[in-house]
Amino acid sequence: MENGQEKFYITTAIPYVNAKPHLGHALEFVQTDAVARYHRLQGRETALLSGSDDNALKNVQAAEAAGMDVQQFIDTNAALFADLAQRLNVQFDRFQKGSDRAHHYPASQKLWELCDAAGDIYKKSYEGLYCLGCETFYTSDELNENGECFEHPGRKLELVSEENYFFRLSKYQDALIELVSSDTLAILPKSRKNEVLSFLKQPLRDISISRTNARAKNWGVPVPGDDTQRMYVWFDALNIYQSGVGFGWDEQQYQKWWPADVHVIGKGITRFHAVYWPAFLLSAKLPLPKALYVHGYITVDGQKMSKMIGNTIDPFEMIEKYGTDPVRYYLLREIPSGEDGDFSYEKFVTRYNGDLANGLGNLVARVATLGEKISPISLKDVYPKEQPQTRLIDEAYEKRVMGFRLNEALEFIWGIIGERDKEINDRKPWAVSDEAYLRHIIGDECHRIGTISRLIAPFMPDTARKINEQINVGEMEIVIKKGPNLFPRLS
RNA sequence: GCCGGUGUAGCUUAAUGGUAAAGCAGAGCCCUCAUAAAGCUCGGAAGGAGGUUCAAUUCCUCCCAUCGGCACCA
Repeated sequence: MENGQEKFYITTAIPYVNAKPHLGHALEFVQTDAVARYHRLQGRETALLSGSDDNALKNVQAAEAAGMDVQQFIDTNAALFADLAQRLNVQFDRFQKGSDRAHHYPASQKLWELCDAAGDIYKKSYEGLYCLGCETFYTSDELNENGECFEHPGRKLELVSEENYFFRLSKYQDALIELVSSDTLAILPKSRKNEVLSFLKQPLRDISISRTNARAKNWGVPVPGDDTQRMYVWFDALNIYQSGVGFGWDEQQYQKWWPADVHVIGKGITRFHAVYWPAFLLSAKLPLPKALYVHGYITVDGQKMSKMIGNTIDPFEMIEKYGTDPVRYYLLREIPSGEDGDFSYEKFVTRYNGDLANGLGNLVARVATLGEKISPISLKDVYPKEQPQTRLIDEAYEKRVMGFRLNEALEFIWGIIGERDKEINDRKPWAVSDEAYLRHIIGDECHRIGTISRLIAPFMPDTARKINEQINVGEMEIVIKKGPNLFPRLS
């Protein structure tokens, strides 16, 4: 990845849009966007794809419960996800819907046909315990002690069998072990990779990849050549990563973007991405994604977010109240990338006041005030011109971003902010009478703030822009004009 | 039940087979360019029991606690 000619294709997971987006979606969007922006700023042509998993049975059930037409229901919810992204300043270059009949349907049917041509799809009878309330099959360990599902206690499950198409997952076991253990398909963090490998140690069973029309309620992508069955949602949902960049409908575009460089996903869907998805692609003889970044879940005050407890956090409200960049910052800094993290208003305010107001905001304010009086500063007055640390800083930063340790990247940047505050105290520019020396000191500090601004740009793009408006490090000179506080303290 | 991880200061985390580091919170000092901001100083920590070793927070065993994974919800 040393030249600027390469492309970078990254995706969020494809949420099923049976409800409004929550804070966890915001986390995933922001993490993905930060990585995408990093690569874009490195000069790579970058595409960030998201989408909506429209074909899940839960969508159909939720639409029925809401008394709405399914398409209308999912379109309404999908719009909320797109809106959340926009408010988070997350730039989706593509938003591929699973219900897109013009692009996604043919793409998924093509994938099916390729797997079929490889001899990996066959018909078999599936038998399982079916809950009429959930309209879902359950395995016995998913049930309570009475053998009933948790959603509908007191209701007996029925033993139902139906004919489905199956995919020969078992055939790809060895290939998958090799791909994952060699990092050909890299999985970060390492704990997730180990989990996948431990799953792959056990014999893989073939998986059902279709549903009868009745069970699918005539919703979803039709199975090619069999109008009695629809694709099981995972078979087509994963394929959104391909259908969004032309697979099955624009070969040139597809060739340009596929394979994906990174899929960013939540820990709950690791297996689908680390096992099923590469197996489908191997079967279809298509290139595989290069990496999976797996993030965790957000708790609220240490508890699982749940509607029952009533502790859900509405990301829209957070953004409305505190602004986009503070929310981005909290999610990226406080939640360890790749692990679970906690949200509380108390922690939010602590982070905001400590890091943003007293840290970054205050540093910019003090330098802007000191520098405004002597602006502009010619870069010739700032010596030494070369800053040997810059390279070390960039390397340390890159290592963290590339390793999907975004929280550590920010921690690292804040270490630099702390150093600058200390250095300014030591240099005492407010007491310096030698004009040339003062220009040097302030110019130097501005230059370093320019570096900080550059480093935070993927994480807080708007803040980076605002800093550059106050302290603009140009080719020839630095222009300083104090502006409003970046982050007014919260009481 | 099986497999794996984790347990370090009040809180969140770090490094390390040889004096345990940082941020936040607390106490004190100090500066005044800045958002009653910054800086400095201080106090305070290895779940329990064994073992290997000259030396264990680090490696091993067991116990306790806790978290995660274990295929048709997505």
